[in-house]
Amino acid sequence: MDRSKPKLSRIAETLGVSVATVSNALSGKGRVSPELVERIRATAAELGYVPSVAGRALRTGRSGVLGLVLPDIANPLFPQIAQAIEHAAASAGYGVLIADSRGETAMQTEAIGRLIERGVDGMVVVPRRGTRIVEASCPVAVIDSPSTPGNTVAADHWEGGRQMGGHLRELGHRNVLLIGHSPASNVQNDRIGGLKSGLGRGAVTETLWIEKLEAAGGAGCPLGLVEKVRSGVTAVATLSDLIALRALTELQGAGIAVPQAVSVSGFDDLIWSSVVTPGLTTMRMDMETVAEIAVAALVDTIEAERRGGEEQKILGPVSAAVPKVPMELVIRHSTGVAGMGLSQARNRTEGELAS
Amino acid sequence: MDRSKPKLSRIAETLGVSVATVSNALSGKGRVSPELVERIRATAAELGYVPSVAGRALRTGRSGVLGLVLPDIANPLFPQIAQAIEHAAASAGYGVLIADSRGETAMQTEAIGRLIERGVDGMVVVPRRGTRIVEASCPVAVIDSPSTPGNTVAADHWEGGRQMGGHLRELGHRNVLLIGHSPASNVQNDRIGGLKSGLGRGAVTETLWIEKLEAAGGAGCPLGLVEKVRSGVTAVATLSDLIALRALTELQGAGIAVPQAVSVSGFDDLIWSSVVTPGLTTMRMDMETVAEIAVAALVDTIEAERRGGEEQKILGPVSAAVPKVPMELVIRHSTGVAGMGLSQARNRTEGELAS
DNA sequence: CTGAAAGCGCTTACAG
DNA sequence: CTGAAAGCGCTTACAG
Repeated sequence: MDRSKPKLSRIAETLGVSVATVSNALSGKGRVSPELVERIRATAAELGYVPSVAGRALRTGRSGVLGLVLPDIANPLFPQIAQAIEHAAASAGYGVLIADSRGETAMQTEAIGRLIERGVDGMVVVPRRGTRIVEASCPVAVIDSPSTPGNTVAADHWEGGRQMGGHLRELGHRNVLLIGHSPASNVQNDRIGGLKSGLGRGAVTETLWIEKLEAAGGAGCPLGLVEKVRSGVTAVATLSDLIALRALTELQGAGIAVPQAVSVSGFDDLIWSSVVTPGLTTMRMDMETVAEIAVAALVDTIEAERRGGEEQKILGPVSAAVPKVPMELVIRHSTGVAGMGLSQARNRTEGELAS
Repeated sequence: MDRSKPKLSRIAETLGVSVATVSNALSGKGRVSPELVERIRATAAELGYVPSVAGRALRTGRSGVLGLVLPDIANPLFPQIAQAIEHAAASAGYGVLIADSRGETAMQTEAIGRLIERGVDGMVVVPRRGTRIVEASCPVAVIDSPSTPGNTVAADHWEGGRQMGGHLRELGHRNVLLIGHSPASNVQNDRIGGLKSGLGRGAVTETLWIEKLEAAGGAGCPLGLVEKVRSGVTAVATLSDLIALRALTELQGAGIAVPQAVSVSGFDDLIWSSVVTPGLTTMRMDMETVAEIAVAALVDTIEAERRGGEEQKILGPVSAAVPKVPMELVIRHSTGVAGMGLSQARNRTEGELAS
């Protein structure tokens, strides 16, 4: 009994038909009689036939694999991105090859090169400031702030900021401290812009950039939040849950009650946001949708290339008309301004937190 | 001018030699004269030759790709694992295809199937309780607690627990609360066993399982740590940084000073452990080494299969003699028992925290 | 040291 | 509706 991996020709021999017919039957392409299709399907299943991707790839020129290029897998947002892309790609029948540049811009080019060598049909790139993607000889979808020109798909970070700002304004916050990591980030600038807009004219804001604080105070230095709160800040709106966590524990560690004395909010709904006390109010981006759009655009371009030959080669896969994917406000604690005698001040904490 | 992707035959034509010679020269296999090798190398580079993985895969039967099977990408430990595996695989000349089963055990089989269809040469599996990996028709390396029998590579979780327990004992802690997620986890049981051993006979311990607490109190329910501390617990040793974070904020939120009144420790050195106040003392596993061992074992088996033919087919890649990879204690705050009048009680907090 | 030839497993016009 | 044949790009014995 032949125990080797069954191939197309074995099915053909078993049934006494040609490999062409088997191929056509299995792919549903050629006109094969329904009965034959059925018999071929049955024996293929019986033999445990698994098509050879190598054979198919060599013949068709497509690998059926998409590359996912990440500036740094250690980035806490990565799991969401990877999961969403993997899911969208698998649904579209593609595999996902990962390439990590471990935080170094220079390695990104190299990582992209590795993917090209592996014959990916297209790739999703999560860029870092300074990334150049000219070198890609395949369709590319970029996930980033829409401020970036080109073939980009992104959540609407500005609108997310505006919603968060509006939420804080409604709760009565008029003196808000904004904390971001780096002013060089388009995403963070969008969020800041939205936050200020949402808070409105009546609010006083100050912006802290961790990058700058740490340049002076060293990595992990205190953010000096206690004094800010003492001097009147009632809400700390951070641009990422990681910063929110840092702020939360710095405040709590100094004996300042959150959310009773000051409110802390973040962005991204990272895993720990729901397990800390109090749960962090945050802004979740719809990564599923972002991933679906990116993968669909890639697949469309790949298909078009296949049909259209060399014609529309390295055009970006995402048209300029791509809608910005909305974000969703996740309220885990929401506290009105304390001690200001405002009648509309509210103070409630969500009881049920997801684990 | 021909702009299409150059292949082996184009180099051969350009130089007026045979494709066999070009192939041999580029791979360094056959005996080709040094000068010819040099010329071939040069024109290959000049033409921007990139070998076709499909052609090679079809011919050799190897895809040059390893699969990484994860129970849930959302798991906070995933970035470390993925980064380490990607790095080890890339160094060995392999690509990494990811497969996520999104937390559902049933999907793991399906995910493994997708990888097989894609022709991976081997795979690294991070199992979930209940995972069966019999279905794999390629070499498999499993990353898990060494308690699991089979072809496993893992950090020495028990020893890590013992070190952490010893650390706490030296600081004078004699009444320690242990918190894990689920008693069904081998890894967690190893860590618990090590912790108890490290704390020694003189210590009183109680173990809390979050899974059980939440079955009664609902997801995200308070852990009741305040009472534990009031009744004499001086250290909370958790089995993961995620739990440590939950404990830390629950205590701080209730006005209990950490680490002055109670010490909190974790496991895994997840990203936020260094940014919270106080920084979490934790146990880091050497994922780089775990990944290197797993990938090396896989590659060895793949190579052996190639040479030895069908002989030692689906043997596990990891011999029984694999050393357990050590863990490393990361001390970010370490506080002796407060208010117990012990002369050896220490109280210091690390100043420098990595961001 | 170099080359001619076969073949990995598939798909795709094309002919019947 | 079905089949014979070519060819995707590479590597590997084998012959010279």
